[in-house]
Amino acid sequence: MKTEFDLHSFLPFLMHHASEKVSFGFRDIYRDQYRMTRSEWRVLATLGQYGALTATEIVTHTGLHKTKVSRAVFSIEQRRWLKRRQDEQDRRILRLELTSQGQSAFASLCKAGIAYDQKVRDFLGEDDFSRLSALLTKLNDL
Amino acid sequence: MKTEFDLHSFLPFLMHHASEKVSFGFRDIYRDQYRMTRSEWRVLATLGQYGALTATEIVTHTGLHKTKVSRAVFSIEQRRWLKRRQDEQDRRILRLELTSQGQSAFASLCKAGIAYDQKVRDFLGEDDFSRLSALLTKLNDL
DNA sequence: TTGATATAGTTACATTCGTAACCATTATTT
DNA sequence: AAATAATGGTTACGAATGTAACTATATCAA
Repeated sequence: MKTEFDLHSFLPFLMHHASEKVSFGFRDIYRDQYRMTRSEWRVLATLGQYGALTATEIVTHTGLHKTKVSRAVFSIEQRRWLKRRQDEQDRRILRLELTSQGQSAFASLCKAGIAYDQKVRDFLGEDDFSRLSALLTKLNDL
Repeated sequence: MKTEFDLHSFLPFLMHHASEKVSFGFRDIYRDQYRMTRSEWRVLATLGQYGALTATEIVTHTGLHKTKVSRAVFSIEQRRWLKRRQDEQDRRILRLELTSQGQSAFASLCKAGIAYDQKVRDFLGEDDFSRLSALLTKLNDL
């Protein structure tokens, strides 16, 4: 069958592949060292970076589905890495905050993250790396 | 907590977001029009593009997990879009081939794919689009 | 030739996921 | 104030996933 379509140069396919390649390199770290899922890592990172947040705020920061956030929060709480505190004004809301154990786990993964970032940066070269970042950011407005 | 780490500029995060953005735009098409999953779409596209293949060949072309291919093949077969034919020399092997219905579905999705590609191309501009493709391709060797 | 190893593909099982329904609480309308 | 709607968050359920075990066939080695 003759066609001008080629899966391997189709952007959704290319993007997904590259994304997995890049993501899995780092996933191996949080998965093997801490038995964490991607959702858990993102929730941890967001709380680590912004301090106390509500689940809804984490959703907007990470783009994760709210059930994923709910489940990730639960499991991170299980390991005593975060505590929930009910908001006084609005009792629907739970303020989430890392414990000191959570903060050290975050700090350790941050270091690993920065190292991994540097590895990719070295591979691509500084110019291509920032070009790529810029292009990916631009795609957010697609 | 002060840190030089920022999730939103972390490449695995950026990549994953952009990838979903780009992928979902097209997924809506094969999902809504044909109730297909991504695995099914990829298998269809690969068979459409290369003609008869074995499941293992589809795995190498698509990077899909072999159980995904197995299941996708099964469900595509259910809709009579492909037929299996046992290889005479090696009876472990099943040659997979699209039926004419499968080929028209593929043709239709190709058209949609090309249109979608054009849409992204227009959004990014031709230069950025090819720059991006090149960078993503480069990442395969990470 | 027979026993061990490898390969093609499927299936069982446990886990993860997204949709939708759900509870509890707060805000809005009448 | 009572009824209704909206919001924060969790849960039930079905579908999709990955790992590992499995069947069947083929290859290799002794």
